[in-house]
Amino acid sequence: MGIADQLAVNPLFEGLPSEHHQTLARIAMTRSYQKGQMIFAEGDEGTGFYIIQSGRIKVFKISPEGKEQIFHIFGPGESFGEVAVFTGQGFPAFAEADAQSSLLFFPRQAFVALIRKDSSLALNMLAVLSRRLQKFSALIEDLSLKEVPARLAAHLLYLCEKDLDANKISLDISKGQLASLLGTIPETLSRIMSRMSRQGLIRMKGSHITILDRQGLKDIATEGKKLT
Amino acid sequence: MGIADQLAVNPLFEGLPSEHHQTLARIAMTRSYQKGQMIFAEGDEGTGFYIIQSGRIKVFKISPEGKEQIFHIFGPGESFGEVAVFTGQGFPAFAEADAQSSLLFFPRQAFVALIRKDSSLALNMLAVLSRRLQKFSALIEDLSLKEVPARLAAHLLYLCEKDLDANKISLDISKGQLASLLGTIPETLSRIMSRMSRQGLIRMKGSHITILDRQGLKDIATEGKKLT
DNA sequence: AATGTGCTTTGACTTAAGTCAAGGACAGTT
DNA sequence: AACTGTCCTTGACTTAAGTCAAAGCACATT
Repeated sequence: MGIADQLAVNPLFEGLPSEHHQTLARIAMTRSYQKGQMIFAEGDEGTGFYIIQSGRIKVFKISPEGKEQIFHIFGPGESFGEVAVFTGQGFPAFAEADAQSSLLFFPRQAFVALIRKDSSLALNMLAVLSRRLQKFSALIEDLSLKEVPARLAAHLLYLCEKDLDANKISLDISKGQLASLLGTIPETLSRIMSRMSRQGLIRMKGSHITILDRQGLKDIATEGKKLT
Repeated sequence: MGIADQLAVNPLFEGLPSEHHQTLARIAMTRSYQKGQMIFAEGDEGTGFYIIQSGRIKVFKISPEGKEQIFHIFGPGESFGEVAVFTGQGFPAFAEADAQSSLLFFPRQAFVALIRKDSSLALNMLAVLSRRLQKFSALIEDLSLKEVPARLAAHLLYLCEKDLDANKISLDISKGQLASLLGTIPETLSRIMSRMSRQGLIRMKGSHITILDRQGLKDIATEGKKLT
């Protein structure tokens, strides 16, 4: 499948006339990254943004003490780094390949020129950024208003909806990374997961989790219900 | 000054041809709110967005236990509620007038139609949302990676840069609200402020704060330096 | 099968920050 | 000046979650 065809099914570009997909394919550059390789650092000049063809990208920040907060883990079809394109300032976070990844890079100037010409593209981009803003709102809400068990419960329910695989979840990231995504540390996550197991809310087998009591998790996620 | 002239100096609309300012002025509706009056609730359908003419608007979320996290306090010239316009979903948070306020309301359909026609408007909107995303990133970073003294120190330095009034800050919001903005509670904020006073970092007199040791605050805000 | 390396779990302890409850301070009103 | 309500501060206590350290597992490699 050519690049233009990939772009045609991307939320950012869907609904655009296909000659625009051609144009976009022409300005895009393919870049490959090894697992662990850095794509950009916080503060780097935002010369363009990326779409993931394959692999997985982690966007995060680091505290002076070295603790990391993962903002998002992006997979194929998703884009990142757009913010810097429109603010004209540097990237606001770090991005690193979490697995061998292949990315499409869209240089800033060329992309802005295209957006100027095609307002549908602009509206798609507005939708993507707005949705991200919503996600961030949810994360802020969770971090400041909820405790770790609630965040974990919400995340598990989210995963299981996404995979819609009945009640079985298989984590595709390490538990350490999940901890960072939830704004906590591995030890705390581990303890809370075993509490949940003990209470019969979930069953855990390595990276395989089964949800046993969906309502119980919901109560912890949304009501102020406590985990004993 | 007419509405069109106000719009011309707004970051969202600057650089647009003045006939567009006229059009925008025509689709905008003026709405007034009393202090404490709700503008929209989380989940309400996003039928449009707002620009503040005068007054102050608080955007926030509430936990099941009633604790509130303020996301942002917006003042004259700033806009809010845009996200729902582009996601098509409901508003992701609550908005309430923090003082008697006069707002301009832009209905969704009319505004999207306009954006479709004028790509400069789209780019301005992208810039506004991108900057908000950056702010949110910073807030997430603070909430998960820093403790309250660091957040407070950073906020004080930010206020004093904004007002650029040497080292004097006068809080225009209550300390309770500041606490919520920093993701904590009034008691904790109060204790930390008095610790900062005792250490000679700031002087406090009601809602008047003087920064005595800028470097000391910076160390607490960015380095992992502790407040004894 | 044995070794090693990198997760994950568990335990004992510390600490930041929240809760609850009681006073103070202050501004506006009568 | 006394009153009232609101906001702010302080103290004693509780608790969630982080730190440090030691096993335990699991998987890949030799």
